[in-house]
Amino acid sequence: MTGSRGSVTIDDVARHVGVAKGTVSRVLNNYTDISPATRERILKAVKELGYHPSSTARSLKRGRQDTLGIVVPVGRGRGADPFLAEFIDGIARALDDLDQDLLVTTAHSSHHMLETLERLIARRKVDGFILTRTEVHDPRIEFLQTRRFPFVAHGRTSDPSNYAWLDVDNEATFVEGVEHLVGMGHRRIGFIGGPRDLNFACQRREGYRLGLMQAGLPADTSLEVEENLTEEGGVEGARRLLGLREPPTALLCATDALAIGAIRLCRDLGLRVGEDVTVIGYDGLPVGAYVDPPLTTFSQSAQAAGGRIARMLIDVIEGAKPAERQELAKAELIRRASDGPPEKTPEELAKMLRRSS
Amino acid sequence: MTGSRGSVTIDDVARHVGVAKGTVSRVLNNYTDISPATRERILKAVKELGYHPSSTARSLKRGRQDTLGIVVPVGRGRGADPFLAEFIDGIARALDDLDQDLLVTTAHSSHHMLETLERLIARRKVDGFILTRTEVHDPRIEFLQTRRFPFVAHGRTSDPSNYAWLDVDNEATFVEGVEHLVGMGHRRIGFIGGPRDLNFACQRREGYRLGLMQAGLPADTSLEVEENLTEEGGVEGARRLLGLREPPTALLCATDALAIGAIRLCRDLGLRVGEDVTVIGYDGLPVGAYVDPPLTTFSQSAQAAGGRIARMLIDVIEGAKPAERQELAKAELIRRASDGPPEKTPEELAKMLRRSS
DNA sequence: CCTGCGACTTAAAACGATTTGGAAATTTTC
DNA sequence: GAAAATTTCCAAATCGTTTTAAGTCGCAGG
Repeated sequence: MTGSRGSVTIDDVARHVGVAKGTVSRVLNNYTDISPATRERILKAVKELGYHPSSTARSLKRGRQDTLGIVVPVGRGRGADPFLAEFIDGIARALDDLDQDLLVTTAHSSHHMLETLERLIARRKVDGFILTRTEVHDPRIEFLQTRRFPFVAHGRTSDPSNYAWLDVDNEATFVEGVEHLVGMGHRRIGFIGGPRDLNFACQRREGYRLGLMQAGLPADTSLEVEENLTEEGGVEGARRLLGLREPPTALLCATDALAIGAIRLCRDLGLRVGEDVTVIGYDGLPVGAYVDPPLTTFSQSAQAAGGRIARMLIDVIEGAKPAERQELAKAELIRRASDGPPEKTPEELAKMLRRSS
Repeated sequence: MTGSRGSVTIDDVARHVGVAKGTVSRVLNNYTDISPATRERILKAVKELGYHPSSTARSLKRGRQDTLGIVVPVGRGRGADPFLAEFIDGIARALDDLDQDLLVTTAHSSHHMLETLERLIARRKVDGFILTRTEVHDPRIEFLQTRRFPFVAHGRTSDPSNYAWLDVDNEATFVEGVEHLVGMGHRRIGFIGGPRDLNFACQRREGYRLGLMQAGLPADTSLEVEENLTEEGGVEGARRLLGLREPPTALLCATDALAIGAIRLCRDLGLRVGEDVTVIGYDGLPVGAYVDPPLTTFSQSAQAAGGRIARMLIDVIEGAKPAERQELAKAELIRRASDGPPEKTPEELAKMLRRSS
């Protein structure tokens, strides 16, 4: 009744029904050339015997593993990345519907990373890879491209034309950021951005400008500052913007680090963040939840991204052109407590600041 | 030179050298009955052609996948558990040395969990499972035991006699926690625990009680509260304990999440954590280092646990008796800044709290 | 000169599925 | 009512390994 290893095989089913095993296979794979009668008989036997095809045997014959791979970079002793944890969760959930599985491995160096990719390809354990933390020049992408092995990257490199990727739409997100602020009543909105040679920094600034335009607000380049993407940069940027004769009531920051610095400066100046002045960041860093007040920020739902990217990869594995699988996802606003309607006009704010200094 | 699917097969190697493929296989599997001469020739060809055995074909024949499975429970929309992330990291690192891989799946309900285990077993995708978040009565354990499928649990059930597990010595650790607090001078120590159906929560409570007893302090059940293992739970638990007529000067928490919530509440109430009141957690979450003040906690190095449990599972898969693979690991105190000698008596603390509210 | 014994190798049989090329049986077509 | 077309199923080949049973070959022993 069962195979030599204890589990039910397709031969057991075939013998039980009295047909060739090929016929059983055809029924299970929904071929149309089987009569309804035998089809029923076979299906019944399958259920009775509790037969499940061995994915190993199936893979061997079909050349597909129904398994995706992800190699997560792990830093020196540093704790695991919570973004990745959610990302993997998203992938796993999506794969559950698609009857695929996820192989997770870690790599502690760039060299080890390539080695691991190589091993998994050579051993034929996975059909494709999901790449995380894409770098501007990413050796993994080059490697997989020359191997012609399917993959989808999360994030773009400097030349994103020729492979599949999923990234956040910086511009659209910052347009939305401005909309959100305008919707709460802000009319004078400052922007603390980053160095121009960073691609995403430019995109975020463009989004800010476009948002202002769409809201019918005047463009005022004195409301834009560029700083290093650190807390100190945030402090400096906020200092400059709040020092204006007519200071902004809201500070839209290109990253959470900047926003956290900005919050620190505001508090040092005696302003109540979220009331006197609004600060919004971008990244969804966990630490943002612990600053005072907790930071309102944009975050790219790691879970949704994981699910989406899994589907994209399966498309690519099944033959879709990688260059045609490139998607921009919108980040969503996580409202915590650092934003609110403006309680003061810019003039009142300026007066208040003058008094405190 | 290559097989029909583009990759080098054992046949290619055999033909290239001019031997039977069985011989190649024997060389690669370190059989001793091959002459050094041919052995060398084959090894050379393997390297030249870049041959790697197909794990699929190998699995089919040998009946082993060289793949371990872990099904992580994911709560309703809740973010991913950072402990698990590190745990998985630890597993992956260990497996890298052992030439095995890890299949990660998620399950959003108890039913889905069993279904997923069943699927992975039936499809023969993994050789064994690592179980996390073991419950007092855990259906997974019963399920896998009747299936006679190898697994190792992280954490024990109420009857831990008959299967393999790795656990922290919760009780001993919390005894030590109380000792530490008493040593600093605390006499009134509160405990924020978790739901009773979680085994570890019970053990930690027992440790707390035992610690009090050994220190000669009175047992006072009004100093024990049970909350959900979330930050909100910590806030609520701390609120209840500090609201007592004679509040505790130290809060021993069953998890870091609880402790972080407790710290937040203390700060909101205007207390200086580590001076006015002491808070100690348990888990060693990395995020604990970033809260204000940095959290003193017990840590069971999730990474080490993952590595250890992976090795144990492989032992079991290879035939070790599960009941002989049971290990207790002790967690160690990581002192940061949320603990200190009591600066106030419970009475002073109560007065201070009354004034602030 | 045969026999037997190590020391090596090989050919062939698994492992458990899918797929291919037919072959019966049945139905349609003229 | 014979030829052609359809439907339905089967046997065998195949995927890339490992393992088993069976040879070779040279050499020592009788």
